[in-house]
Amino acid sequence: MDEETDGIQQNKPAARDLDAIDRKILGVLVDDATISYAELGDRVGLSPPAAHERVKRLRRSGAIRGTVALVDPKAVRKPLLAFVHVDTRGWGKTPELMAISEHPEVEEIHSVAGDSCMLLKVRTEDTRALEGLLARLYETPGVVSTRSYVVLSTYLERPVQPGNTKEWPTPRHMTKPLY
Amino acid sequence: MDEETDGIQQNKPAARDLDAIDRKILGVLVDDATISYAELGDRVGLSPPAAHERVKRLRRSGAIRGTVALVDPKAVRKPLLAFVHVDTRGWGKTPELMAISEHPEVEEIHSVAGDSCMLLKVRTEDTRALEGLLARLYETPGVVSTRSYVVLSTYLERPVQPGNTKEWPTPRHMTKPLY
DNA sequence: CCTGAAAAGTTGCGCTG
DNA sequence: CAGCGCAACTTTTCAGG
Repeated sequence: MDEETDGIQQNKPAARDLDAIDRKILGVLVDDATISYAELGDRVGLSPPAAHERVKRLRRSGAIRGTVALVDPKAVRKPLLAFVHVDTRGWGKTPELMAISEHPEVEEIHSVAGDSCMLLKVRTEDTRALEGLLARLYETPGVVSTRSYVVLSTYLERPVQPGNTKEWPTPRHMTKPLY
Repeated sequence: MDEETDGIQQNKPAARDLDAIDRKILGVLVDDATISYAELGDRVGLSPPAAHERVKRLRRSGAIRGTVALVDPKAVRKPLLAFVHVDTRGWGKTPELMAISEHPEVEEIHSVAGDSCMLLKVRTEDTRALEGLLARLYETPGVVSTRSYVVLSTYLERPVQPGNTKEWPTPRHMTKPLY
Protein backbone atom coordinates (compact mmCIF):
# COMPACT_ATOMS: atom_id res chain seq x y z
CA MET A 1 0.00 0.00 0.00
CA ASP A 2 1.08 3.57 0.38
CA GLU A 3 2.56 3.34 3.87
CA GLU A 4 6.29 2.85 3.73
CA THR A 5 8.94 2.51 6.37
CA ASP A 6 11.23 4.48 4.11
CA GLY A 7 11.55 8.26 4.02
CA ILE A 8 8.70 10.21 2.54
CA GLN A 9 10.77 11.75 -0.14
CA GLN A 10 12.22 8.83 -2.04
CA ASN A 11 9.32 6.86 -3.47
CA LYS A 12 6.85 7.05 -6.32
CA PRO A 13 3.86 9.21 -5.45
CA ALA A 14 3.22 10.82 -8.83
CA ALA A 15 3.20 8.68 -11.90
CA ARG A 16 2.39 10.85 -14.89
CA ASP A 17 2.69 14.53 -15.48
CA LEU A 18 0.15 17.15 -14.61
CA ASP A 19 -1.38 19.28 -17.32
CA ALA A 20 -2.19 22.99 -17.10
CA ILE A 21 -5.64 22.41 -15.59
CA ASP A 22 -4.25 20.09 -12.92
CA ARG A 23 -1.74 22.72 -11.92
CA LYS A 24 -4.45 25.35 -11.82
CA ILE A 25 -6.55 23.11 -9.59
CA LEU A 26 -3.63 22.58 -7.25
CA GLY A 27 -3.00 26.29 -7.19
CA VAL A 28 -6.54 26.89 -6.01
CA LEU A 29 -6.76 24.05 -3.49
CA VAL A 30 -3.38 24.82 -1.94
CA ASP A 31 -4.81 28.17 -1.01
CA ASP A 32 -8.32 27.12 0.01
CA ALA A 33 -9.77 23.64 -0.14
CA THR A 34 -13.16 24.56 1.32
CA ILE A 35 -14.68 25.80 -1.94
CA SER A 36 -17.32 23.75 -3.72
CA TYR A 37 -16.55 21.75 -6.83
CA ALA A 38 -18.90 24.09 -8.65
CA GLU A 39 -16.70 27.07 -7.84
CA LEU A 40 -13.52 25.11 -8.46
CA GLY A 41 -14.88 24.15 -11.85
CA ASP A 42 -15.71 27.78 -12.56
CA ARG A 43 -12.20 28.92 -11.71
CA VAL A 44 -10.47 26.38 -13.91
CA GLY A 45 -13.05 26.22 -16.70
CA LEU A 46 -14.62 22.86 -15.97
CA SER A 47 -18.01 21.47 -14.96
CA PRO A 48 -18.44 20.40 -11.34
CA PRO A 49 -18.25 16.66 -12.09
CA ALA A 50 -15.18 17.13 -14.28
CA ALA A 51 -13.46 19.17 -11.61
CA HIS A 52 -14.30 16.53 -9.05
CA GLU A 53 -12.96 13.81 -11.27
CA ARG A 54 -9.68 15.69 -11.63
CA VAL A 55 -9.36 16.14 -7.90
CA LYS A 56 -10.07 12.46 -7.27
CA ARG A 57 -7.36 11.57 -9.76
CA LEU A 58 -4.92 13.96 -8.10
CA ARG A 59 -5.67 12.33 -4.76
CA ARG A 60 -5.25 8.81 -6.09
CA SER A 61 -2.00 9.64 -7.82
CA GLY A 62 -0.65 11.13 -4.63
CA ALA A 63 -0.19 14.61 -6.05
CA ILE A 64 -2.59 15.72 -3.30
CA ARG A 65 -1.27 14.08 -0.16
CA GLY A 66 -4.14 15.23 1.99
CA THR A 67 -6.58 17.98 2.82
CA VAL A 68 -6.05 19.37 6.29
CA ALA A 69 -6.79 22.27 8.59
CA LEU A 70 -3.85 24.55 9.38
CA VAL A 71 -3.93 25.64 12.99
CA ASP A 72 -2.41 28.73 14.54
CA PRO A 73 0.52 27.64 16.71
CA LYS A 74 -0.31 30.27 19.31
CA ALA A 75 -3.87 28.98 19.60
CA VAL A 76 -2.57 25.57 20.64
CA ARG A 77 0.03 27.00 22.99
CA LYS A 78 3.11 26.44 20.88
CA PRO A 79 4.52 29.91 20.38
CA LEU A 80 8.15 28.83 20.35
CA LEU A 81 9.57 27.59 17.05
CA ALA A 82 13.10 26.28 16.72
CA PHE A 83 15.29 24.47 14.22
CA VAL A 84 17.62 21.94 15.79
CA HIS A 85 20.73 20.68 14.05
CA VAL A 86 21.74 17.26 15.34
CA ASP A 87 25.18 15.74 14.90
CA THR A 88 25.13 11.96 15.10
CA ARG A 89 27.77 9.29 15.33
CA GLY A 90 27.33 6.91 12.42
CA TRP A 91 24.33 6.59 10.14
CA GLY A 92 22.58 3.48 11.40
CA LYS A 93 21.25 5.20 14.46
CA THR A 94 18.52 7.12 12.67
CA PRO A 95 15.77 4.64 13.61
CA GLU A 96 16.47 5.39 17.25
CA LEU A 97 16.26 9.09 16.48
CA MET A 98 12.92 8.58 14.79
CA ALA A 99 11.42 7.79 18.17
CA ILE A 100 11.06 11.49 18.83
CA SER A 101 8.43 11.60 16.11
CA GLU A 102 6.13 10.57 18.93
CA HIS A 103 6.38 14.09 20.28
CA PRO A 104 3.74 16.27 18.61
CA GLU A 105 6.19 19.15 19.05
CA VAL A 106 8.43 17.67 16.38
CA GLU A 107 7.14 18.69 12.96
CA GLU A 108 9.97 17.80 10.65
CA ILE A 109 12.92 15.43 10.59
CA HIS A 110 15.38 15.62 7.72
CA SER A 111 18.81 14.24 7.07
CA VAL A 112 20.93 16.96 5.51
CA ALA A 113 24.21 17.45 3.75
CA GLY A 114 26.50 19.96 5.36
CA ASP A 115 28.09 19.97 8.76
CA SER A 116 25.02 18.53 10.49
CA CYS A 117 23.52 15.12 10.08
CA MET A 118 19.91 15.72 11.03
CA LEU A 119 17.73 18.78 11.08
CA LEU A 120 14.58 19.05 13.17
CA LYS A 121 11.80 21.59 13.20
CA VAL A 122 10.17 21.71 16.60
CA ARG A 123 7.41 23.85 18.08
CA THR A 124 7.02 24.02 21.83
CA GLU A 125 5.12 25.92 24.47
CA ASP A 126 8.22 27.49 26.00
CA THR A 127 11.95 27.19 26.38
CA ARG A 128 11.51 24.67 29.16
CA ALA A 129 9.68 22.30 26.82
CA LEU A 130 12.38 22.80 24.22
CA GLU A 131 14.98 21.95 26.82
CA GLY A 132 13.10 18.76 27.66
CA LEU A 133 13.07 17.81 24.00
CA LEU A 134 16.79 18.46 23.69
CA ALA A 135 17.38 16.37 26.80
CA ARG A 136 15.53 13.50 25.17
CA LEU A 137 17.63 13.97 22.07
CA TYR A 138 20.86 13.63 24.06
CA GLU A 139 19.48 10.44 25.58
CA THR A 140 19.25 8.95 22.11
CA PRO A 141 22.15 6.65 21.26
CA GLY A 142 24.32 8.11 18.53
CA VAL A 143 23.48 11.75 19.19
CA VAL A 144 26.72 13.65 19.64
CA SER A 145 25.67 17.28 19.81
CA THR A 146 22.94 19.71 18.83
CA ARG A 147 22.73 23.34 17.81
CA SER A 148 19.41 25.13 18.14
CA TYR A 149 18.19 28.14 16.22
CA VAL A 150 15.28 29.74 18.03
CA VAL A 151 12.94 31.64 15.75
CA LEU A 152 12.38 35.26 16.73
CA SER A 153 9.87 36.14 14.03
CA THR A 154 8.26 34.25 11.20
CA TYR A 155 7.79 36.36 8.10
CA LEU A 156 6.53 33.67 5.78
CA GLU A 157 5.26 30.14 6.29
CA ARG A 158 3.23 28.33 3.71
CA PRO A 159 2.75 24.82 2.36
CA VAL A 160 4.28 23.51 -0.84
CA GLN A 161 3.37 25.84 -3.69
CA PRO A 162 2.63 24.27 -7.08
CA GLY A 163 3.98 27.25 -9.02
CA ASN A 164 7.39 27.29 -10.61
CA THR A 165 9.35 30.47 -11.19
CA LYS A 166 9.02 31.05 -14.90
CA GLU A 167 12.42 32.24 -16.04
CA TRP A 168 13.36 34.80 -13.46
CA PRO A 169 15.97 37.23 -14.81
CA THR A 170 19.27 35.48 -14.32
CA PRO A 171 21.85 37.61 -12.53
CA ARG A 172 24.35 39.00 -14.98
CA HIS A 173 27.37 37.67 -13.18
CA MET A 174 26.08 34.10 -13.40
CA THR A 175 27.49 32.23 -16.33
CA LYS A 176 25.78 29.28 -17.88
CA PRO A 177 26.95 25.93 -16.51
CA LEU A 178 27.96 23.06 -18.75
CA TYR A 179 25.08 20.86 -17.55
CA MET B 1 -26.84 37.05 16.16
CA ASP B 2 -23.54 35.59 17.03
CA GLU B 3 -20.97 36.93 19.45
CA GLU B 4 -21.37 40.66 19.04
CA THR B 5 -21.83 41.35 22.70
CA ASP B 6 -18.17 42.09 23.20
CA GLY B 7 -16.60 45.31 22.03
CA ILE B 8 -13.67 43.79 20.23
CA GLN B 9 -14.18 40.96 17.81
CA GLN B 10 -11.79 41.25 14.90
CA ASN B 11 -8.07 41.12 15.28
CA LYS B 12 -7.07 38.59 17.86
CA PRO B 13 -5.81 35.23 16.62
CA ALA B 14 -6.80 33.23 19.65
CA ALA B 15 -8.86 35.08 22.16
CA ARG B 16 -10.12 32.61 24.70
CA ASP B 17 -8.88 29.19 25.48
CA LEU B 18 -9.91 26.07 23.70
CA ASP B 19 -11.76 23.42 25.64
CA ALA B 20 -11.27 19.68 25.36
CA ILE B 21 -13.76 19.33 22.51
CA ASP B 22 -12.14 22.12 20.51
CA ARG B 23 -8.79 20.42 20.85
CA LYS B 24 -10.28 17.11 19.80
CA ILE B 25 -11.82 18.78 16.74
CA LEU B 26 -8.49 20.30 15.80
CA GLY B 27 -6.82 16.95 16.27
CA VAL B 28 -9.20 15.41 13.77
CA LEU B 29 -9.15 18.20 11.20
CA VAL B 30 -5.38 18.56 11.26
CA ASP B 31 -5.24 15.01 10.05
CA ASP B 32 -8.13 15.04 7.59
CA ALA B 33 -10.46 17.93 6.88
CA THR B 34 -12.49 16.13 4.22
CA ILE B 35 -14.78 14.29 6.61
CA SER B 36 -18.40 15.35 7.01
CA TYR B 37 -19.65 17.27 10.02
CA ALA B 38 -21.72 14.21 10.84
CA GLU B 39 -18.61 12.10 11.24
CA LEU B 40 -16.71 14.87 12.97
CA GLY B 41 -19.59 15.17 15.41
CA ASP B 42 -19.54 11.43 15.97
CA ARG B 43 -15.84 11.43 16.75
CA VAL B 44 -16.03 14.24 19.28
CA GLY B 45 -19.44 13.45 20.72
CA LEU B 46 -21.49 16.25 19.17
CA SER B 47 -24.37 16.61 16.74
CA PRO B 48 -23.52 17.71 13.20
CA PRO B 49 -24.78 21.28 13.66
CA ALA B 50 -22.94 21.65 16.95
CA ALA B 51 -19.73 20.37 15.42
CA HIS B 52 -20.14 22.76 12.54
CA GLU B 53 -20.72 25.66 14.90
CA ARG B 54 -17.53 24.81 16.74
CA VAL B 55 -15.53 24.69 13.54
CA LYS B 56 -16.96 28.03 12.40
CA ARG B 57 -15.95 29.53 15.73
CA LEU B 58 -12.46 28.09 15.44
CA ARG B 59 -12.17 29.62 12.00
CA ARG B 60 -13.40 33.04 13.10
CA SER B 61 -11.11 33.07 16.11
CA GLY B 62 -8.16 32.27 13.90
CA ALA B 63 -7.33 29.00 15.62
CA ILE B 64 -7.92 27.40 12.21
CA ARG B 65 -5.92 29.54 9.81
CA GLY B 66 -7.16 27.74 6.73
CA THR B 67 -8.11 24.45 5.15
CA VAL B 68 -5.81 23.51 2.34
CA ALA B 69 -4.64 20.67 0.13
CA LEU B 70 -1.12 19.42 0.77
CA VAL B 71 0.65 18.61 -2.46
CA ASP B 72 3.50 16.23 -3.03
CA PRO B 73 6.63 18.24 -3.84
CA LYS B 74 7.78 15.72 -6.42
CA ALA B 75 4.45 15.91 -8.21
CA VAL B 76 5.01 19.61 -8.82
CA ARG B 77 8.64 19.13 -9.77
CA LYS B 78 10.26 20.37 -6.60
CA PRO B 79 12.22 17.38 -5.34
CA LEU B 80 15.05 19.44 -3.85
CA LEU B 81 14.52 20.79 -0.35
CA ALA B 82 17.07 23.02 1.36
CA PHE B 83 17.40 25.20 4.42
CA VAL B 84 19.38 28.36 3.82
CA HIS B 85 20.97 30.33 6.65
CA VAL B 86 21.45 33.97 5.68
CA ASP B 87 23.81 36.35 7.43
CA THR B 88 22.81 39.98 6.98
CA ARG B 89 24.45 43.28 7.70
CA GLY B 90 22.20 45.31 9.99
CA TRP B 91 18.57 44.67 10.75
CA GLY B 92 16.71 47.23 8.69
CA LYS B 93 17.31 45.37 5.47
CA THR B 94 14.78 42.66 6.10
CA PRO B 95 12.09 44.32 3.93
CA GLU B 96 14.41 44.00 0.96
CA LEU B 97 14.93 40.37 1.81
CA MET B 98 11.19 39.83 1.90
CA ALA B 99 11.10 40.37 -1.84
CA ILE B 100 12.09 36.77 -2.34
CA SER B 101 8.69 35.76 -0.98
CA GLU B 102 7.62 36.28 -4.57
CA HIS B 103 9.36 33.07 -5.45
CA PRO B 104 7.00 30.14 -4.91
CA GLU B 105 10.08 28.09 -4.11
CA VAL B 106 10.48 29.95 -0.84
CA GLU B 107 8.22 28.39 1.76
CA GLU B 108 9.45 29.88 5.00
CA ILE B 109 11.31 32.97 6.14
CA HIS B 110 12.29 33.31 9.80
CA SER B 111 14.61 35.52 11.74
CA VAL B 112 16.51 33.42 14.22
CA ALA B 113 18.73 33.75 17.22
CA GLY B 114 22.09 32.09 16.89
CA ASP B 115 24.91 32.69 14.48
CA SER B 116 22.59 33.35 11.54
CA CYS B 117 20.16 36.19 11.06
CA MET B 118 17.61 34.67 8.72
CA LEU B 119 16.60 31.14 7.94
CA LEU B 120 14.83 30.13 4.74
CA LYS B 121 13.15 26.93 3.71
CA VAL B 122 13.23 26.58 -0.05
CA ARG B 123 12.06 23.85 -2.41
CA THR B 124 13.35 23.83 -5.96
CA GLU B 125 13.35 21.66 -9.05
CA ASP B 126 17.10 21.10 -9.01
CA THR B 127 20.41 22.42 -7.80
CA ARG B 128 20.50 24.91 -10.67
CA ALA B 129 17.28 26.53 -9.48
CA LEU B 130 18.65 26.62 -5.95
CA GLU B 131 21.76 28.33 -7.28
CA GLY B 132 19.60 30.92 -9.01
CA LEU B 133 17.77 31.60 -5.77
CA LEU B 134 21.04 31.98 -3.88
CA ALA B 135 22.26 34.35 -6.58
CA ARG B 136 19.19 36.49 -6.05
CA LEU B 137 19.83 36.41 -2.34
CA TYR B 138 23.35 37.75 -2.80
CA GLU B 139 21.93 40.54 -4.97
CA THR B 140 19.84 41.66 -2.02
CA PRO B 141 21.37 44.63 -0.18
CA GLY B 142 22.49 43.66 3.29
CA VAL B 143 23.04 39.98 2.57
CA VAL B 144 26.55 39.07 3.66
CA SER B 145 26.74 35.33 3.29
CA THR B 146 24.64 32.16 3.19
CA ARG B 147 25.04 28.58 4.24
CA SER B 148 22.79 25.96 2.67
CA TYR B 149 21.76 22.61 4.07
CA VAL B 150 20.47 20.39 1.30
CA VAL B 151 18.00 17.76 2.49
CA LEU B 152 18.94 14.20 1.59
CA SER B 153 15.87 12.47 3.02
CA THR B 154 12.75 13.67 4.77
CA TYR B 155 11.64 11.30 7.52
CA LEU B 156 8.85 13.41 8.95
CA GLU B 157 6.98 16.46 7.72
CA ARG B 158 3.64 17.48 9.10
CA PRO B 159 1.69 20.63 9.90
CA VAL B 160 1.28 22.09 13.36
CA GLN B 161 -0.05 19.44 15.72
CA PRO B 162 -2.54 20.53 18.37
CA GLY B 163 -1.37 17.95 20.90
CA ASN B 164 0.94 18.76 23.77
CA THR B 165 3.26 16.21 25.34
CA LYS B 166 1.59 15.41 28.62
CA GLU B 167 4.38 15.06 31.12
CA TRP B 168 6.95 13.05 29.29
CA PRO B 169 9.29 11.32 31.76
CA THR B 170 11.85 13.94 32.64
CA PRO B 171 15.43 12.75 32.25
CA ARG B 172 16.92 12.00 35.63
CA HIS B 173 19.92 14.21 35.16
CA MET B 174 17.75 17.26 34.57
CA THR B 175 17.22 19.26 37.70
CA LYS B 176 14.27 21.54 38.18
CA PRO B 177 14.96 25.17 37.26
CA LEU B 178 14.08 28.05 39.52
CA TYR B 179 11.51 29.48 37.10
C1' DC C 1 -26.69 21.88 22.23
C1' DC C 2 -30.27 18.75 20.04
C1' DT C 3 -33.90 17.17 16.69
C1' DG C 4 -35.89 17.73 12.11
C1' DA C 5 -36.62 19.95 7.57
C1' DA C 6 -35.19 23.12 3.57
C1' DA C 7 -31.25 24.43 0.77
C1' DA C 8 -27.00 23.32 -1.23
C1' DG C 9 -23.53 20.36 -2.70
C1' DT C 10 -21.77 15.65 -4.35
C1' DT C 11 -21.63 12.14 -7.29
C1' DG C 12 -23.20 8.14 -10.41
C1' DC C 13 -24.84 7.54 -15.21
C1' DG C 14 -25.79 8.03 -20.08
C1' DC C 15 -24.57 10.90 -23.71
C1' DT C 16 -21.72 14.05 -26.72
C1' DG C 17 -17.38 15.87 -28.77
C1' DC D 1 -11.10 9.32 -23.28
C1' DA D 2 -12.39 13.44 -20.99
C1' DG D 3 -16.12 16.35 -20.14
C1' DC D 4 -21.19 17.68 -19.78
C1' DG D 5 -26.10 17.63 -18.14
C1' DC D 6 -29.32 15.53 -15.40
C1' DA D 7 -31.05 13.30 -11.32
C1' DA D 8 -30.63 10.65 -6.91
C1' DC D 9 -28.27 10.91 -2.89
C1' DT D 10 -25.58 13.08 0.92
C1' DT D 11 -24.26 16.96 3.45
C1' DT D 12 -24.69 21.45 5.06
C1' DT D 13 -27.44 24.72 7.30
C1' DC D 14 -31.42 27.00 9.28
C1' DA D 15 -35.40 26.62 12.08
C1' DG D 16 -37.53 25.96 16.90
C1' DG D 17 -37.32 23.56 21.43
